[in-house]
Amino acid sequence: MTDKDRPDALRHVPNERAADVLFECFADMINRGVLRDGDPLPPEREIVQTYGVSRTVVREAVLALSNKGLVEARPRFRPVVRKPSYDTAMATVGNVVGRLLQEPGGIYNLFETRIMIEVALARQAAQQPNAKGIEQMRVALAANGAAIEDNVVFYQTDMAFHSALYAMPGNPVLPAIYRAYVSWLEPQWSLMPRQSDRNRGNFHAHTAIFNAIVAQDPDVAEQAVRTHLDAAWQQVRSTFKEEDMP
Amino acid sequence: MTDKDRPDALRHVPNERAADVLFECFADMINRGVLRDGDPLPPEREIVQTYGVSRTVVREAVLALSNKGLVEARPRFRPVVRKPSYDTAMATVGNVVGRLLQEPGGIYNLFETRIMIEVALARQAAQQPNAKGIEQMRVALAANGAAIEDNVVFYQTDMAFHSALYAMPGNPVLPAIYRAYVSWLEPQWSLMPRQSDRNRGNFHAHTAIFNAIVAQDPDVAEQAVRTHLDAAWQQVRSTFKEEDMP
DNA sequence: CACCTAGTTTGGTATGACCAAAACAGGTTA
DNA sequence: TAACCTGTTTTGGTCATACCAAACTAGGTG
Repeated sequence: MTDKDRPDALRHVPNERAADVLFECFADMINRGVLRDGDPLPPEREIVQTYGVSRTVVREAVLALSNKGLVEARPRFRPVVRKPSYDTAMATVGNVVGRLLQEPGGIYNLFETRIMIEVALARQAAQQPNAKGIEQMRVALAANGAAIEDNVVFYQTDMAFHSALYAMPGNPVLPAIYRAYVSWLEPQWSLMPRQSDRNRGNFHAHTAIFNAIVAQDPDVAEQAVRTHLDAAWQQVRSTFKEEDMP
Repeated sequence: MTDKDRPDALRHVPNERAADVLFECFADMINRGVLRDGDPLPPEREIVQTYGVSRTVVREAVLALSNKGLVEARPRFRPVVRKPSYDTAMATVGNVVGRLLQEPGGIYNLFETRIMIEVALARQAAQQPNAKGIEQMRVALAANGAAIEDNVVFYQTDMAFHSALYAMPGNPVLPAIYRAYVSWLEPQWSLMPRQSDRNRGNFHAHTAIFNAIVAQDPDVAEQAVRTHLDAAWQQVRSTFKEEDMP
């Protein structure tokens, strides 16, 4: 296979790995919609023919696509295109973040940013009330209150309530951030014993947050969020006897 | 090469790719400090001998390490270990985020989260003043004021001032977030024409933020940040005639 | 129509080879 | 001694081929 036989995209690219060029090629196709979400990638041997590169290069390019979350590759299955979203962006860092959380204080560093963001969200929700968003919080809160006795359902509705807070501004980045928080902190949270009295306390905290937002009082909303999340942190901390509190 | 000859780590791992196992192996070594920051990875052919796998597998594992930012691999150089940090985490998402920013409204979605965070930081700085942090802001502000006539230096000191805000809480996640913002939004900002009158306005905005923090007035600090960043967004918007404002 | 089966496709791995650039080791020269 | 040149070795990047096991497919069978 000589250089002349190749498609333009892979010709004369000095000091750049062929696999990287091929990666960019497919990334662009995914980005421009030529390859749509859910489509399978062509078979490796077909890509070899099309682009005039070895299977080694194809595999490295596909692996890079997979590592960056642009395709989803299960062993022995054709890779499936996943249109990039803020969720996939968060997922790609999951590995690194997971290791950072193991360092002393790592978990609290992350949780502190969550407190900061949820405080900001609550203040903003109180200052710029949004009928649809408040309604979503209302139903989430009601479902949360109805599930106090059921630890599993309470956990789900708890997340749904917080999720409604992140959805308030209508910015797609924020819900993705929340889902990332949940997936990263979930290993700690899920091991924490759930009890209906704790559920009751958390529900009351949610109610206080919601009421402050409805009352359009950002200061009270901020304090309610801080109280709630600080308490949640204390629960986690007491469960694991971690010594990495600030 | 039979299964018996291999190290335990790579034996009997059903339905899991050998490359993934090898990746985890090296990721753990980096995480536990066996491979320290700056160390070069062993040569591929040596890894082949040590772990009893083919070079294909080794290359895929190294590529995965590279894609996740655990090692830095330049063409024809030995990969160098990079201890995972929140910065590398941000860098790995850079590719995906870059594509998301090209979508309509993408840039503002990201910038809105920056406004939200800097508002929260300013409020927190005003509420929980920190002598060392305030001193750092003071020197950053002074340097900023001295550079009004020099667009290049003003840009640098501008970033240093905001960076000081992110450094205030002492949480290593926050400065990494700021650096990520800068690197992602830099393509837009750097093309924007810099003028000394704009510099003067920005410096006054920085001064207002700083004074409000020193005065321990979170509401004024919040408003100062909003005014500053909204103005900055208007500058960007007018420069590029983007139609994706909220 | 459901179910089983044999052949085909396809991703995962192993092996060996070659190239170009980097790293290295000597020897040469100023 | 130190700087420079040079040939060898090392090492990552690429190619080609082969084999395996699981997934897929087509065809036949009940």
